[in-house]
Amino acid sequence: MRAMARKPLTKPRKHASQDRSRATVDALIEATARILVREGFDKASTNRIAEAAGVSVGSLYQYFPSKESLVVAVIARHQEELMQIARDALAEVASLPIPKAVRRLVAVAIEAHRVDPKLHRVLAEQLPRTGRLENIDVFNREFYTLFKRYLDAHRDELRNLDLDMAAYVCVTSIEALTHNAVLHRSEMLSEEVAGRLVDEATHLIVKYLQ
Amino acid sequence: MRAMARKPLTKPRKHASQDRSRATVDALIEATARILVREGFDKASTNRIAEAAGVSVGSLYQYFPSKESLVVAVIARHQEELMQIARDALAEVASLPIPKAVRRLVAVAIEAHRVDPKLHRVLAEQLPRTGRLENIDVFNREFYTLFKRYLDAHRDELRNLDLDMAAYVCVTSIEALTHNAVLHRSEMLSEEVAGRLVDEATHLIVKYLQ
Amino acid sequence: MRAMARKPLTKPRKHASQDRSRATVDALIEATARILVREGFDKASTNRIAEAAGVSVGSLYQYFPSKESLVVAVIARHQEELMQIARDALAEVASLPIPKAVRRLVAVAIEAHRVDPKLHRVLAEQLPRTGRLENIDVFNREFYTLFKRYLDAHRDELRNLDLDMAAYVCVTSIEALTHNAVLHRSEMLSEEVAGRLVDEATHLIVKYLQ
Amino acid sequence: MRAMARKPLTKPRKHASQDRSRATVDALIEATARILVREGFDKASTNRIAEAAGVSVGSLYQYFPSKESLVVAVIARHQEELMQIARDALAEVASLPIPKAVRRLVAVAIEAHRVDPKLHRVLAEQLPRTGRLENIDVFNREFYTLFKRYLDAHRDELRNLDLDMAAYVCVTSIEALTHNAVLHRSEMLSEEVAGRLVDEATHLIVKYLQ
DNA sequence: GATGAATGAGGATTCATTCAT
DNA sequence: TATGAATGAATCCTCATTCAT
Repeated sequence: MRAMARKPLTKPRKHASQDRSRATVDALIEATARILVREGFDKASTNRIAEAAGVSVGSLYQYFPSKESLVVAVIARHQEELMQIARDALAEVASLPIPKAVRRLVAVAIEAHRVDPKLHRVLAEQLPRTGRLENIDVFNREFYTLFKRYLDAHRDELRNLDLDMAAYVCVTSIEALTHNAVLHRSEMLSEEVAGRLVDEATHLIVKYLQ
Repeated sequence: MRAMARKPLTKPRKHASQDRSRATVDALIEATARILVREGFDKASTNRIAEAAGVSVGSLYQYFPSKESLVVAVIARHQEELMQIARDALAEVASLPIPKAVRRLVAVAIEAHRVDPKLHRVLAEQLPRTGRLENIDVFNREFYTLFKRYLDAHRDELRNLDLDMAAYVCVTSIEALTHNAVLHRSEMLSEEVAGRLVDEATHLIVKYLQ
Repeated sequence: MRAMARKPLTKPRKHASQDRSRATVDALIEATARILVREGFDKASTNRIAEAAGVSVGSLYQYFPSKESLVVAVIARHQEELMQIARDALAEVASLPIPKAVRRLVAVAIEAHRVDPKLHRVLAEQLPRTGRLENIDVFNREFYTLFKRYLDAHRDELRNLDLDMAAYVCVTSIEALTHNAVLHRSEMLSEEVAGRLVDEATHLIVKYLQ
Repeated sequence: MRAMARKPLTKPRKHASQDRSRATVDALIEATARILVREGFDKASTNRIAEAAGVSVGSLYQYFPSKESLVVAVIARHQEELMQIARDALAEVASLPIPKAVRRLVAVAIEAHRVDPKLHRVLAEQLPRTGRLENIDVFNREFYTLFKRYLDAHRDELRNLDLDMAAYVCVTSIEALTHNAVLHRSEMLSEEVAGRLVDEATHLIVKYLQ
């Protein structure tokens, strides 16, 4: 009982401290993302990031052992957002037939790229430098796994094919078509062209699978 | 006659000088590529590059106004190689029917990525940082234009579609499938899997176009 | 009371930090002046200055954004010293009649040039290069303004003349005569010759004004 | 006879060669002056100067052993021009009474500063850096000697004074008043103000001497 | 824990000068 | 003698990281 009585006393404190830590960490990740987007990788010095986050460089190094680890955290946060979208989308289309499902997935992929396209671009560009290429793969591979699961569940709608290969082809193509459209072909983002892009990408994948 | 006899006397000199310049420039580009591949962008300091090229930093700056310009030269050289492969391939398949042509193009794309995959990878990663994203587009767009021309010439084999969009979809997909396979999925490069990748990619594109 | 008792706890820290900063800044300015004097402008590299100041280059750039700004700080410090002498002198002679006042000002001008003649010389030589020519003018112009004010107050002792022009003529002449004597004619600094120089300069100015 | 017969044959050649040398030297000095004026000391690299002179760096070093020697040559040429003006002026006023003579000398000093004020300014600023401060003194001292000679010749018009000291006072003051007016007080160069400056400077010197 | 002053290796670039052709 | 490619020491400055307070 005593112990339990104490908890309310200490927990808040720890919470406060934990919350503060959490807040600092968040502020740092947020500041990093902001600077990366607004000023580019080369301007993103640790001192600048700390300043933008409203903490000292010392504190930055309290929470992140290196600059790289900070960038990795930004990447992780961004990818987690994307993965959540992907998971939701896959869950949503789980029982839809392939044409409908693919169309929805393509649309979602474009939407996802639009969440924070500038950050996405910077990360796509700077990510290699962190030696975390694998990271991006972690992302791709999870999506790829989920998509393969979907295909497996809809095997009867498919022609006879190797699911691994098929998932690779589909995921890679969809990613490339939407990524390039958003990042390098902004003209493709007009309502109308984007619609046609969805049509065509869907067509590409559906014809391929069936 | 005399005057002509003299020429050999002077010409070699100029040649010698020009050759020396040319050799220095080549050595620098070559050294840059080598270091980029072997040690990564961050280790590629101008002094290191000059040393690796067997010339002085001063000479480096005689021929290249900045470090970036050197990297750009490496990119340009690499892309010119790729473009040559692409041009040749398109010329070669010009009169082939779509299935054969696409299969050949996919195979060539893989080959092209294999010319110097490590360099390709580093450049793909660093290119954004040089502010020469347009460059890669220059490349992609030339290929895209050539491919559209091919499609136009084979319009009767196609379903009714917008050539611009079709070229975008095909070029982007082929590039992504081969690029990722070569750079991120080395397991796909076994003779057998590579063959299946060609099959699948070809299937993807052909079904899409027809 | 408690809160007040705490202050001593925090204040020293801040003070310590502020003092350290201040000490670093002073050491840098001092080191710059010293090197400028002993080794000349061209030897005054930022690394050398930092070393001489007993701090790292990094610290130098923490407090001065560029080499030039350091030199400017040295100039400013020196000029402030001179201006203080000038202000004091003018205040001191404010109520003296022109002959006594001018004699005193000339003597003070020589004294001022003797405060740190080597530094004065290097700065006079290098100042133009810093793009701070205006600075020296700021100095001259403040003195010129103060002197004009003196003349104005003693208008009744003067012949009829344009105060602006008169101040220009007097200030420029006194400055040149003392500056050149101290910097280029060290032989003029023997007790006796210096005395005659004061006589003559005073004569020049007094006859001119009356 | 033979030998003499040959001379006409060789001499022209030598002449040609000497003329060419002379022309190259002149072109280099001229180019240096031009770059110094237009782009400043820091932009005046030897390569740049050689290029501007239309010769190779190698040739530059054929005629000038160092960059400094080139700058010194520019200074020498400029000072010789000024000295010529000074000599002419002194000769011209030799028999004039002091007031007329001084007035003329002041006017000539202003004119002299206007010959190439920008060059004069750059040289005045950069000269110290060449370690040729003595040079400027060579100039001043020649003028000072000539002026002293004038004073000596007009001793009967003077009050009793030390000619060395008097020459120092006069030459220094005139130089400073005209130099500053031309270089730092361009507003003083309006026809009218310049006239008053001449009046005042003359007044200053004449009252001092008599 | 937080702070921010201090560190110093390292990097891009310049330029006076040399020397092979 | 002219050329201009080559040299490389030297310079200014940045930034990830540490540590005394």
